[in-house]
Amino acid sequence: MPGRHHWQHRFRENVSRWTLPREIILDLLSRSSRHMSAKEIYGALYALYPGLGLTTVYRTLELLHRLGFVQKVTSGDGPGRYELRGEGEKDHHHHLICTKCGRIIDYRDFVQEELDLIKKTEETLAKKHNFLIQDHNIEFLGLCEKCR
Amino acid sequence: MPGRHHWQHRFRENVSRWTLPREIILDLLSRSSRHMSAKEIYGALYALYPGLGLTTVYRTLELLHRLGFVQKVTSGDGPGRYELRGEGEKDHHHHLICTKCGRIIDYRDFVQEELDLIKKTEETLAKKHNFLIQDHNIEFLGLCEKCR
DNA sequence: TAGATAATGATAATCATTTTCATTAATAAT
DNA sequence: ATTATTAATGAAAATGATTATCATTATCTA
Ligand SMILES: [Mn+2]
Ligand SMILES: [Mn+2]
Ligand SMILES: [Zn+2]
Ligand SMILES: [Zn+2]
Repeated sequence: MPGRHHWQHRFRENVSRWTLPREIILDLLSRSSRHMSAKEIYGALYALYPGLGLTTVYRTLELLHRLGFVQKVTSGDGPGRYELRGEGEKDHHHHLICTKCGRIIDYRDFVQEELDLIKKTEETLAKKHNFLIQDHNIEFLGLCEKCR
Repeated sequence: MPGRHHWQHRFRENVSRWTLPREIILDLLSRSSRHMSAKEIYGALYALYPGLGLTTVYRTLELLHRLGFVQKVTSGDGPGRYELRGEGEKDHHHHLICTKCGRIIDYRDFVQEELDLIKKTEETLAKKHNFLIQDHNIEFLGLCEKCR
């Protein structure tokens, strides 16, 4: 869990200014293990920083996503959800999504096998379709413990 | 590509009535190889059947999805897109999604290896999280030929 | 053929996200 | 430090996709 200075540095590298909204949003995301929507983030920070605007939350999340700091999960319907993306491959994971209540569960099983297959597939597809692959998602849909 | 009677029969099984909107939407989907949004479907059918309502298109797609006849693709932003799901495993495929123009490309490479891994993962996860897995998605995100 | 009710379609409502634009604040230059 | 430059912010309105409402219509059952 990198601290302020780490982020501050990475922001400067990207010609982006280090601002209070950005700091508190990153701070919240690094303290939370959940997958939060823009409105949830806004709500959680509003008490601490009532001046914050929902628009800024959206803009900040989009920036963080563009810079690769944050992963966006779009589970069918409902708002987009965001989580910090860890540095190395240790954090690589995918999701189980409950189609009834929207719960999102992280899983990290068979990551190595997955990455092997993904890599092979990526290479083949990139060549075959002249497509520049930047990321991949895997998700399992179904009913969680409570909803089944 | 199953015909009217096939669908009609499967609808009856599900206590759903066989109506004109349902017939023409299924017919369109089975003639199109694309991934169409509700509005695109509405637009394509409007000439033929001007009485059709966009609401009905949404409702029909949701029903088809719920019955498992149709697959929904939610590529980050933009409207949901729908495609008929083939009967057997011959049709099993996943997607390459261009994050710039939204283009969706089907791929069917390494399906067997994928299914092996998916199956193993599914079993493990279902047990570990007491989760009822009903479906899975794999998608590669990046830039298509035109957009890279 | 008639009755029961599922399905439809117009409209309004909702929800998530984006755009606009005047104001503020962060950084660079002095 | 002070100032100038311009990115970032936040309020408000706009947009886009989807869903809810409800009176009307069509399908299917008896
Ligand atoms: Mn996660
Ligand atoms: Mn497809
Ligand atoms: Zn659930
Ligand atoms: Zn493209």
